[in-house]
Amino acid sequence: MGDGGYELLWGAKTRPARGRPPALSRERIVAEALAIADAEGLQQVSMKHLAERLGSGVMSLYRHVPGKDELVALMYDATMTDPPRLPEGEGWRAAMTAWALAVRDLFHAHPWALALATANHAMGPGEARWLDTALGVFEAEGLPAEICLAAVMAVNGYVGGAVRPEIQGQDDPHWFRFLQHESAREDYPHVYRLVAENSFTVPTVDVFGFGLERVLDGLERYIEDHR
Amino acid sequence: MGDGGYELLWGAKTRPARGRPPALSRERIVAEALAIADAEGLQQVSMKHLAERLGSGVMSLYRHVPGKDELVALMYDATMTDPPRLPEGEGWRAAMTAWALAVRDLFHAHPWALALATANHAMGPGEARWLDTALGVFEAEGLPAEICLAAVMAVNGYVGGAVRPEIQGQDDPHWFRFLQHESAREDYPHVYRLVAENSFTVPTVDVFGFGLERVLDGLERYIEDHR
DNA sequence: GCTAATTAGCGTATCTCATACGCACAACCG
DNA sequence: CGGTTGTGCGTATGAGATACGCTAATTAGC
Repeated sequence: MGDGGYELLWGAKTRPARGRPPALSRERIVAEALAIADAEGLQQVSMKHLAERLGSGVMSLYRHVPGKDELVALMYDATMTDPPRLPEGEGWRAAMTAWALAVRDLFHAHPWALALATANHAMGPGEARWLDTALGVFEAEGLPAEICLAAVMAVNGYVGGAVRPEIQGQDDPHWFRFLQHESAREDYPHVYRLVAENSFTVPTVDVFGFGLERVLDGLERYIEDHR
Repeated sequence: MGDGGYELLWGAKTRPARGRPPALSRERIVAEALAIADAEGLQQVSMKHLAERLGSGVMSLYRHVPGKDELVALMYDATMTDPPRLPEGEGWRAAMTAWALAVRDLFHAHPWALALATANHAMGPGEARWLDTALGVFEAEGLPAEICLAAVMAVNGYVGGAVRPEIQGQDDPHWFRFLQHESAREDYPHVYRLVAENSFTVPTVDVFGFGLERVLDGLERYIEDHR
């Protein structure tokens, strides 16, 4: 490749009128792979398993997808087919809150996608549309383009990072188990206090929402100062 | 396992006084694996390659590490051996800025670690120490423990998300290539404008720093309101 | 020292995967 | 109805992780 998957994600799909008509399609393959990943985890997505589900031979898949890595890239972008609908006329803050929650929902629906979000890949049509939607919110406030990008990055960055513990918490009750060590009290005094107050196991604060509000507060201050 | 790698990361390392003395050690293995990942990427870390570098047989590694997945977990935690030194007496904001930049430096030094940061794993001693350091900063401000966690999450989340494009930009010049498409102007009007103003290719704004300041602004407002 | 116990090093075999190659088949064109 | 073109897919290959079990190097106790 060398183009970071660009051709794959954006290449035109002209249907040849000649030759044997395809029984498979890239869409069907990606959709089925997505279903496997959602249900059994990304690790269970193998070409063999995928082919079985599709009722086809393993090598048939390669007629529609260059390889596994590229398939994964397509899967990732496929999670973002339709962009989120944002409330209009209620201001940028309401819009960005909705956007952030939509991104969060996305990662909850496809936990495997979170690790890919921070991995190297070219941007596909889906991700581009989501980005465009968010950029539009800040652009409507009259901010310079570069600031818009930075603002979206701030929100998007926060969401990605904050969603991790949420997803993790479900199937990993060992996060804070190390505090049972004798040395924990001295080595990690602050984490220790946190758990001692039981605030982690029984959260009374919407951690995600709290952080999001702070990020938006920070952006609000900037926007007001520069209006 | 089933313990999310807990035993692996936190288990005591008692040296038996009997038996053949080990030529390898978990530390040496992890350190070498880290060196490979930094130099050639995580994908190049194979048990074979690693054994060759260490001048040992492949299966010898398994005497010190349960398996590949666990090795990667150890590698990740090993990137965070020494916690960052934060300025003292200059306030929480200076401290957290230093912390955030230290996290950022970490990911720049070990780009492969970014994808792992958002993956599922138990927290190791290194990560715990970094977390503790950051928690301490907010705790010193007299905030309740739960708010401290949310605040750290906000900063950490932002950093993780914002670092990605920085790392990616280095070896992927195709990020915004899709804008050459004819339909780009209509489909992605805001991204289009962003690039049209050339603000992406030649950034005049410190995108990372801008977002960080906004996040800290938001936290500042909260801290002041609740003092 | 000698022997048994203990633990590390590691060769071999196996299993899982991704994937290159090439043949056979189906549809369309003339 | 043969040629063209693109698809379906069986087989072979090679990389990678790792279970098993033998061998080697120590030390504890006699």
